[in-house]
Amino acid sequence: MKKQQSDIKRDMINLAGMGFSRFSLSPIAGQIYALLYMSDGPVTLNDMVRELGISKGSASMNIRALETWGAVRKLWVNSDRKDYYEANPDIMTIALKRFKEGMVKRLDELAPALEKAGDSDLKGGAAAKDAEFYRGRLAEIKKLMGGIRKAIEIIPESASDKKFRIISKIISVLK
Amino acid sequence: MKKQQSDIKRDMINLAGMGFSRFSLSPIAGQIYALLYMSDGPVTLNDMVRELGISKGSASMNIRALETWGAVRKLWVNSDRKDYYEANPDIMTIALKRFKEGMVKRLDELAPALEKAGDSDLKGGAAAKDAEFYRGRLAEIKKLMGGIRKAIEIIPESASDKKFRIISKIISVLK
DNA sequence: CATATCGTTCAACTCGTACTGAACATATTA
DNA sequence: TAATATGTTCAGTACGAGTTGAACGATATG
Repeated sequence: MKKQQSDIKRDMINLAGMGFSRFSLSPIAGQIYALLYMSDGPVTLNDMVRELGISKGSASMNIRALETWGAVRKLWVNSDRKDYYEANPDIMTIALKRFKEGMVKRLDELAPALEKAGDSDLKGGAAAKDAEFYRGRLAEIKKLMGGIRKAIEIIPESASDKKFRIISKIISVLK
Repeated sequence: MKKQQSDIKRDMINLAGMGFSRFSLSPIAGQIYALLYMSDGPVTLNDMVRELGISKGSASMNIRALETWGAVRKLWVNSDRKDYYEANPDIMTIALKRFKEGMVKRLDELAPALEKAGDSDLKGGAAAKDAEFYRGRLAEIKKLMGGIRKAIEIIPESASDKKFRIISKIISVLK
């Protein structure tokens, strides 16, 4: 009997929190985003604290993370001192951008270590047989990394990107 | 001066450990896989313990995880009681399969909660205006989930899959 | 049968990440 | 100027995931 319209909102907030944590992201960021996404108007930091039962510090840090991802926007309402936020409803673009950036960042972090492994090859202090095997494996890995990097670069950064539409079309055909 | 052939191997092991942890996977699993990948013959559990300086428990648990991923194979050497392992060198197939399975699993976990959110909509205890807004947002999310699910299904499960070659070709053209 | 070897299991511990709560700086209001 | 309101920062803490180490069962070996 207590169940009312706020059920959907609350369900979505729980879903987002769950979903975010499933993807190794802060569940609170997910809850905040869902709260804004399910609110038909600007939301303040204190609204988040009250409605989600989280600390002000957490709200502040997570909302700024969402802001840097382009998932939420800050609004100017009247000339209120409060910060008002609204959700960027284009989830697909947000997700694509974040996925792509995350992959590129991780690959870039690994690249130097891979180069270094390649360098130590030159000394060839090992038995010639082993050295050859190592070189082969190393070459395989480098080729693989190159391929992955190219594939990542193809990922469109937005759902309105021309690439996105082409790929969507291809997918619907392949299916 | 201490640096020798084993440098490449050790560098690769460190790289894999780093790489795995960057992708929220057990770094030890990465190290073990790299050890096998850089070994031109069967490797035992104790080899892993000795060469990587890890506990037997960890070696046992991680090698079985790698086995279930299809990243590693168990061998029968003579009729030795020891378990011998070798790496499946087809990293692309392993990664594709795991990525795809991981995505499907996570989506499946979220689906019931999404359905539940949809159900509570029926009550419509809220102001009609709000209810309409909620319904719209909910519909967007469901559409999004459907699209993502389809995209995931397109991912080939192996590098020798026909789909993989088609998509590779497409990528090289799009670039 | 005693001893050694091998792999598994699981409770305790470690470590990193994320959240909290209070102190703080800044800006508004009376 | 005092009192209130707002958002940030950061040290402390809680929590979860991964690792360890010891105990164990099972299987060989002497």
